[in-house]
Amino acid sequence: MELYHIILGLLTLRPMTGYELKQTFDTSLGNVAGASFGSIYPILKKLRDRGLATVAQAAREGRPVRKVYSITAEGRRVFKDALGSELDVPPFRNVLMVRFFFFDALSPKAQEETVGQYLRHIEKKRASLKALGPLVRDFADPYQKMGYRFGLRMIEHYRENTRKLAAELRQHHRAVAARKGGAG
Amino acid sequence: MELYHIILGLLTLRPMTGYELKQTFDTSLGNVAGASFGSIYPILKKLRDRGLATVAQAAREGRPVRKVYSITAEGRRVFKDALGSELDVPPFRNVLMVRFFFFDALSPKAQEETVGQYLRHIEKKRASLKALGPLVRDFADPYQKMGYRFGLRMIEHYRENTRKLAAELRQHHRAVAARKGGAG
DNA sequence: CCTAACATATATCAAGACGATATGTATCAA
DNA sequence: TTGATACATATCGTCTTGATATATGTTAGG
Repeated sequence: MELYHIILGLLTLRPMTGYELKQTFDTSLGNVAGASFGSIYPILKKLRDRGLATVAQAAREGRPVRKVYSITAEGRRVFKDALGSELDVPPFRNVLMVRFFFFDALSPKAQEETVGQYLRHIEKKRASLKALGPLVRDFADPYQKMGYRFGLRMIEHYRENTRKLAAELRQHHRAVAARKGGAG
Repeated sequence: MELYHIILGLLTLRPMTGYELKQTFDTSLGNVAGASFGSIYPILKKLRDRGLATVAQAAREGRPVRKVYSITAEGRRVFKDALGSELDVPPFRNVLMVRFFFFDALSPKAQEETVGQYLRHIEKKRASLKALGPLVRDFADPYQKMGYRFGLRMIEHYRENTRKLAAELRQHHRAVAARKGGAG
């Protein structure tokens, strides 16, 4: 499932302009998938060329033409195929772990600051996800709710594990300092 | 910290060819960061042009020239700066959650198959990470060990949470089937 | 009343990354 | 001997991001 499939998926919900698609990516789908204008507009062009979407243009004096894209029957078929297709799971990567790989070359203080930064990011993410709760409760279907709870559980574990990591790091620094103090 | 910084970081460990860098990304760093030849070779060229690395070329009859890259003093400086720089944490995204967003359009059977696929990926990832254990024990520095344990804890939680998700999904399907059975 | 910020709306460009492909030798196992 | 794997460099097409350009409508604050 590629980005253009996700865009097709959104168009199954209702006809949309490129701008509205971007908004959808930034809000309801924001915690799950993303796309920039630089991706969206070329994809919409491609979808139209391939007959997976049609466009209704509304000319408005002075302003850019508003182009509302609708999915075609062929587009729906392509989307359904993609939805049932094999998952390609991207490699599990993490910016904090990259830093830890090289942490030996960084001062303890800077190390702890880095982990602190990461933790703050997680907390922010957690807060924004939690804030979505009422919206999910009121408008999401059962599957979206399950997905949401899954995301929430994961972020809680990220938080917990990052805290544990920070504690381990501080503990290590204390131990090193003590050894140094005792020896020197 | 961008990809070229990570490559600089690897060159602080020892001089390497593009091929060896790729191997490093595929093995020790594999669970943390990745790079393709299409990225590595152009980056090495850029590093050389900017004076962050030097190259020693060994001509060998018949075979391509072997180019061993070494980091310069300036390169080390650039890397250290990057290592202490602010983290930019990429958005938390997940292919399975994308599917769940649209799951209403997919058959229960296919839904469960998708989650099963994801779980198998996680299990595989978990196994490969665990297999790295002895290597980490023998060769990793304390920070790399902490990072490793962090990754391991995360993958365990992914596994646990995905199982929980699968159970919820099955439960939902049973409930829907029962309602249908009772009404029809 | 003005003005600054924000929302609406389309589109392109440079830079970076991936995956595939090209090219070719050496080595090792079936 | 033949096929697979390791070694080794390099480019190409495609995709994505983030920045930028271009303009108008709306709304809140001074």
